[in-house]
Amino acid sequence: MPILARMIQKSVQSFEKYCDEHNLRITPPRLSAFKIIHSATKPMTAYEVLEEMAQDIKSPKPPTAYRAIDFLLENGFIHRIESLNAYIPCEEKHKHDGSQFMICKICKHVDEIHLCTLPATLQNRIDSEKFTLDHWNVEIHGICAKCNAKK
Amino acid sequence: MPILARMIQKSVQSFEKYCDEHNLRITPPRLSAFKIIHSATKPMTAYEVLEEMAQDIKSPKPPTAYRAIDFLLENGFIHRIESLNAYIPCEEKHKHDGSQFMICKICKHVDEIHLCTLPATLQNRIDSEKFTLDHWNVEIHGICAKCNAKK
DNA sequence: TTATATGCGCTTTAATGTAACAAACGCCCT
DNA sequence: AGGGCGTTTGTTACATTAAAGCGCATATAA
Repeated sequence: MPILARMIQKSVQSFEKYCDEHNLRITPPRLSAFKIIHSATKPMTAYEVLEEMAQDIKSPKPPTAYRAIDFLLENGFIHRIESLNAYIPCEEKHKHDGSQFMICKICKHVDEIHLCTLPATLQNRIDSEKFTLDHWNVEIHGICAKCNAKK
Repeated sequence: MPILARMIQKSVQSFEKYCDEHNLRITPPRLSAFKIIHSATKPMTAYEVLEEMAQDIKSPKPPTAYRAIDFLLENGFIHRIESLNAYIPCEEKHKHDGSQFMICKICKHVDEIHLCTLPATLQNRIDSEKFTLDHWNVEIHGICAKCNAKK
């Protein structure tokens, strides 16, 4: 079996395990969207997901893709990259209220950073403002090591 | 003169001064968009800006608003809030490569935080990855002090 | 003045995201 | 097994956000 397929199979297994343990229903659109985003090598837009869903599901419409994506987002299986209107897999096993990404403006690759807490400078600020944190997102744009090396 | 109008007048003056010094052209759509975003009390979407531009400009079309907004963005007079598809004024006098916002999910008010450097935890990470920073953005969602007090 | 670049106005089209509602499904409880 | 109830889906239609292409106008600079 190709290595990529094996990796996806493993992701799917942990997806199924998690859903089983948390009483979440895995349905055909959800499974399809999960596989598509987790096997992609780049952030996928909702309409790219929709297009690929056609392989598993008969002529899917936008709400089908968006609902599946919402489900995956809510349960922490994927992240939305706001500045790209696109989605990437989340590899972390636990849910977190903050996400941080390094986005290469050349090859478009996105790397997830995984801080568990808001950096102190920001935490101090929200404390002094008496702002109650719900969730936070950092998007760092620049050039990745690989693309830097190519120049 | 009402206090709000006076504040906007002052912003406009510094806008004009900056453009003059940097050889940037102030045109009617640009000035109109500047005033609209800088006098708003909430983040404005492109189409909200477009709508209000009609007060200054005869039946403006979308490209007019988008071009004016792009100009303001490029020159650091406004910021885009990615998670809202909307724009807010930038009050800082110098251009910066990072923006940080506290976004209240109840009243939608956005407060800008102004860190000049990327927090150390993130800087360390991009250094070790040999990632070259271009610009970065933090969006913190939660509940502001005022809305907290009301509950 | 003439060349050049920049910006504008307009139409059109693309991309992204939602509302609303009926039909099907899964699950739990008798 | 059958009935009730909330969840999920499929579908149509629409709303919102963004960009492309083109010709004209205007500012700036040689």
